[in-house]
Amino acid sequence: MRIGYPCFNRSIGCTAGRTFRLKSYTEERLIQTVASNLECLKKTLLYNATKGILFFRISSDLVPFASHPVCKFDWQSHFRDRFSEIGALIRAKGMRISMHPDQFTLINSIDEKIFDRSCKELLYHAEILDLMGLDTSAKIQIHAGGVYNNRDESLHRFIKRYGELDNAIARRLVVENDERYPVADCLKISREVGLPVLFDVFHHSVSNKGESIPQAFAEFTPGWDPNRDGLPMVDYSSQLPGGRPGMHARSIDERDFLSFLSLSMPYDFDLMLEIKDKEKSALKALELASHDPRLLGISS
DNA sequence: GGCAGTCAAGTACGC
DNA sequence: GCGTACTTGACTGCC
Repeated sequence: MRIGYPCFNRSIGCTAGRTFRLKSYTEERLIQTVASNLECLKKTLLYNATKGILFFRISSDLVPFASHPVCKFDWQSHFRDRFSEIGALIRAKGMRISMHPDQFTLINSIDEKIFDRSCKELLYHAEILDLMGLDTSAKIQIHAGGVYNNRDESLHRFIKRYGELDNAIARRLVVENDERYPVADCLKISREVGLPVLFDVFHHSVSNKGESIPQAFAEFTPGWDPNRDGLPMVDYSSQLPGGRPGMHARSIDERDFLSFLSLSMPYDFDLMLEIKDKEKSALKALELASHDPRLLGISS
């Protein structure tokens, strides 16, 4: 088990996902921003390595507007060496990487144009991981998409569209359960086309078909091929106390976390903490899990 | 320098 | 059909 946090480190004074407004797009600005983002990404990964945080989600804003028509710049070639250097660092430290395009990326959209734009966005994500020389255990997670007044049809459109994806994307894609498509629906997709399900514990607590945590683990973990996909990935958060249902906690809820560790036994997986205070909770989680045999398995 | 409105992209829902 | 909430941090214009 590796433990990690998404996108931003709050304590090192830089952000690996700085962006700017479309209106202020210039090639110079893009180059400058990407250079600074890559520098910060390296700094973040080095911080993580020294703290034993071995799982990290890279921000989709690493290269702003990469899939937008405004971007004609060959950032891939320009930053090839920097990407390769960061990839070498990730491999040397035994780290795991994920990426998560945001809500606008929908492969099951009824609108072909949205599907096309989503493909470009997904390709951009895959290119980053490819440029870093990471194997197919580095994943890109998306949701199943919209319902469009017909769940079955929309679920099948996902399946059909998955078959049309470039292999550079398909080999890295995983589907994550959410409020619209709970884990049972994602498993239907998974069994049909063979892409793994990334289990989101918090979404599952909000939307499910009655499966317990152990049942859910028993069902989604076999979809991850150890040689092709690596360990299963799991997103974890807990409810913000007093907040609207579905809002993420600001810091880790120790009791809930320990209970989750116990409920998820004996399955091994990599755990992403989607909690507002980021690395702070990741460090706390490492401490709380310090006697967990799964964590010792990696760090020893 | 600080605050508040706005931001590339979509869906769902209420009116 | 249109406006708004969803969710989020950061950019940007305005004072």
